[in-house]
This record gives sequence, structure tokens and C-alpha cells, in this order.
Amino acid sequence: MYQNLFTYIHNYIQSSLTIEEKEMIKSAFQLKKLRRKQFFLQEGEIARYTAFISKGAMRQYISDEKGGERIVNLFIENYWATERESFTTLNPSRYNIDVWEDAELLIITRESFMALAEKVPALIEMTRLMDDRNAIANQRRLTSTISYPAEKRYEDFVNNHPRFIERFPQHFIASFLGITKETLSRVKRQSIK
Amino acid sequence: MYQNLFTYIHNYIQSSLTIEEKEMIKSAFQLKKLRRKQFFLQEGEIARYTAFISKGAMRQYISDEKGGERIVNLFIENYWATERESFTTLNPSRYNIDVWEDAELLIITRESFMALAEKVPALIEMTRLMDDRNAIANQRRLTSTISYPAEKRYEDFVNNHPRFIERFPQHFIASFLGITKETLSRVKRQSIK
DNA sequence: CGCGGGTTTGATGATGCTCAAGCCCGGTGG
DNA sequence: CCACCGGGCTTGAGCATCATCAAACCCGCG
Repeated sequence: MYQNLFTYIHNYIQSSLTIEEKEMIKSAFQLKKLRRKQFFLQEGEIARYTAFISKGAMRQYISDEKGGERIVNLFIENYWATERESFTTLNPSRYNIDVWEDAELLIITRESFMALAEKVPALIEMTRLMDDRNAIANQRRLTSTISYPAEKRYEDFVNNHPRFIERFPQHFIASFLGITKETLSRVKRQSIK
Repeated sequence: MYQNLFTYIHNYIQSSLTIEEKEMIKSAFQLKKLRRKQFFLQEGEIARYTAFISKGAMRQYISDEKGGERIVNLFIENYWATERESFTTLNPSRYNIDVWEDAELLIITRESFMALAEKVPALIEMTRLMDDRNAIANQRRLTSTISYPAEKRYEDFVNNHPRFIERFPQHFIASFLGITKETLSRVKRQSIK
């Protein structure tokens, strides 16, 4: 259950966690199981928790005036899922996060995490590195989105996130890329030839 | 010269910097003046420095195969400018950063900044908050880019970055928004009526 | 005056969206 | 075991948005 989280942390920092640290981590997080289609966070709520996904798959989306949905993030196991704006500012979230494949989450509030990080310094370093990588990934995604047409964006996506292709339906990917499912369908057909 | 940086830091953390801290900061950063059109960072180079802009305006862009340029970031005074991917990974940068309005920069290497932050803890907190805000801003920009047509993106931009409109030419803004200057020109004409 | 950016305008075409229909396939219930 | 259903995927026709290319315009400046 917690093993994924421990190896995740270990991938970020070189040193190993002590037994005591592992215990503190275990008691600070809280296990939550969610089934397909259940919400982890709904528009209007405050994102009190961040979740480490130890199993399953989720999506983050925003809904527009006309009932449409735009997917802005996809998550699978070993990802952290939260709505960062709401989580840090405590304003109501404009986004929803729901479950695609039955999930096991390790959740923690911002305050608990801060307190925990005081006692387990590795987590501070981990957060810093995660922020670095996150900023880099976002910059890349943004560059790609404003620079390239649908076909190239899809190519890039396939190369960078092969596992997502297997786990999520096509129309999720399309929405994530900022195109319609029809366009994605046609783009794929073209690129085969 | 350093005053902008001090007030910037002060805006992020509540407490004031001590005289000693200010001295340490002054000696850790290095002043660099750059004229319009000069490069702060060129494609292929490693981004050894991050720059606090105490005066002036700059742009970050990437160039495509056909000689075109896509602007991915715009900076004015009281912004930090660097290419984060290269700065943190030490890989050659795919982006350029050059100067639009004559600029005064306070620059520092990653190592020096880390060392400085050891001695001035306020900087660690500041970095954390900057990362938070940055992540939030990027998420918003991404959502807007994949969700809305040119006209709405421009509206949002005008609301969120009024000062940029005054400082940069239209075709910079267009490129930043991921549209052509012609389209932006027409969008503006429409929205007046 | 003429030059160099920056901006606008127009004509044309590509790209991607909308709406609507059909297909495919796995799951459910009779 | 088959009929049906729902969700996802594909296909097509028509349309909106936006890019491209080319020309003109505007204006500050040497």
C-alpha cells in the first residue's frame, strides 16, 4: 500500500528513509479508495487534500458554460493529484477531479504535509524537485500547444506518455490536447498512412 | 539598484531582511546591463544564470525549422527570467531570451543561489511561494490556451497583463497567445465594435 | 525624404469544429 | 444464446476559425 510512495520518494532523493520516518509518513497519510466515476474533488469545493495515487487512474477537468468538459490533467499511479490553485489558496476549485479506474489514494492535507515535512526533510527536497520538473513539463506542454498543429501534438503525446494511451479512452486524450475526438480520430488515420 | 529586489522579497515574506542579509544578497548577485536586442541566453547555451529584472523588458522564444519564432514568455521589471529546464538540468537550452527594452539585471548562478539561500532562509520560502504561483499561473494559461478561441484568450490577457500591452508590440502578444499578428489585429477590430 | 518597424487589410486556403449518422464491441438481461 | 443497449470510435458534409501571402499604410527617425 505505502510501498509505491516510498519508492517514489526514494527516486527523488538518494538516501533511504529510516524506519521511523516511514512510520511517520504512514501515520500522516490516510488511505482512501475511490471507485470509477466517483469524485475526488468537485467544482466549488476547496481542495483540502493532495493525493498520491498508489493505484488507479484519474482525470482533472473544467466544465464550460455549455456543459462541455475540457480535460486539463490525467493521472495514473505514482502521480500526485490535486488542484494546486485551490490547495494553496483555499479558494473554491474551478476544476473537478474524478476517477477513471478504481483508485487507491494516500491523501493528506496541506497542514499535515507541512508538519510532516518538518520531521522528514527528504520530503522538502522532494517537493522542490517535483516543482522543478513540474515547471519544466508545463513549459514544454505550453510551448507545444501554442506552437504545433494537432498532428504533431499528438505525436509528441504518444512519445512522452505511451502509458496514458493504453489507459484512457481516445476522447480523453483529445480533450487533453485541446482538440475534438473527431479531429483526433482523423489525425490518427492520417498518420498511419 | 537592489531596492526592487528587496521589496520583491519583502512582498513574499512578511518579515524584513536584516542589514547583514541584505549585504549577503548584494554580494551574491552580480549586476548586468543589457541593451535592446542583446541576448541574455541563446539557444544551445546552458542557462547558468537566473536574472531578477530590476529594469527593462525581455522575451523568451523558441525558433522553429522555418525561421519562425514563437514567444513563450514575456518579462518586465520585478520578474525573474531564466530558462528553467536548462537552468536546473544543465542541458543546452532550446530557447532564447533577449532584451526588448534596455535592462538592468541582477544575475546569479544556481549554485550561488543555493548557497545564499542557506544563509538567508527567507529566500527558500520565497522560492517555494514563487513555485506555487508559477504552477498556478501556468495551469491557468494552459487551460485558457486549450479551451478558448483567440478572442477570449486576448481578452483574458488584457485583463491579466495590462502592463504588458503597453510595453510590447502587438506581434509579441500575438505570438505569446499562439496566434498570428494578423489574427490579433482582426480580433481587436472586432472586439471594439 | 526615405527607410524600417510595426500594424492593418484583403484574398485564399488549410485546419479543426459542429452536427449527425453509423459502426464496433463488451455487457446485461430475457 | 441472442437481442439489445451504451459507450467509444469513426466517417461525412458544411462551416467557422485562423494561417498564409501579399500589399498598403503609418509613423518616428536619421
